[in-house]
Amino acid sequence: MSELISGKSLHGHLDTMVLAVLDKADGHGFDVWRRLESEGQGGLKLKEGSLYPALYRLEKAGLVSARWEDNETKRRGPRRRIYKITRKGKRQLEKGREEWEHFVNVVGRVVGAPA
Amino acid sequence: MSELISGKSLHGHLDTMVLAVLDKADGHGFDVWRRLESEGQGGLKLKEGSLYPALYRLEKAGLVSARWEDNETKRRGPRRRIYKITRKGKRQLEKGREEWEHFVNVVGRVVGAPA
DNA sequence: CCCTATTATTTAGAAAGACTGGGTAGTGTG
DNA sequence: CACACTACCCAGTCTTTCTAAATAATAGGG
Repeated sequence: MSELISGKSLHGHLDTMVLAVLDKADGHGFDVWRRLESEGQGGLKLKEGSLYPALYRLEKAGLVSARWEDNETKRRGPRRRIYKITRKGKRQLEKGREEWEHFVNVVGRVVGAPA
Repeated sequence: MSELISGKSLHGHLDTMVLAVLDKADGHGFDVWRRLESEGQGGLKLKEGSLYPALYRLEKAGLVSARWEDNETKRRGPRRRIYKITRKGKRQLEKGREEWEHFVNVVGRVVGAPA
């Protein structure tokens, strides 16, 4: 009966999650969104309105690069923007993973076990 | 070399941490602050300007109750406001702990291990 | 050939939570 | 009496996410 993860509790960890997803393979925004949802095994509830700004943020910070895909293949929809993690992004991802571990340890220690 | 936990990454988990601390023993704001810092074993960096609003939030939500301490004992400083977790707060703490577990599982799965 | 469903991107505005950087107050100690 | 120490309080700001759309492009059905 756990609530879906969204909003406040996600704060600041989304960027690392996006980098982790893009580290496995390049992808466009919608793709990243679907992969986040599937890797989160349904426990993650993310809005496009949160994801795209996150991608812009990462691009602006030089952690991912982006290019427009040539729409040669026959498919529906507008041109897609393909994101790729940069070397700087990979370093940040490592740092983000360390921060995540640290965060889990410290907060977990305070929150503690149920009685 | 982990960064101290503060700001964005804390978002939404502070309330549960405060409830967890108050579940062990009642305490005034400054006390809660010191106990958070000590239980976080130096890994936590929290400002009073963040803690007190959190306490008001919890009080307003009926998760903690507060009373002014009679300043009988000889000590320095102004009157202290003693916070105590309520029954509703205890239920919320349990829920918060479940949410924390869930959060760690889901985000951890996405963030994954360093290669 | 239009209409709709699907895929994908974009954005404006609001809300929430924590931060910065102070200030106020009371009392023991030198 | 000045000062350090303890404790509390607050205004304004920043960042991140959410809400709630609009827009774009095309395949496929009728």
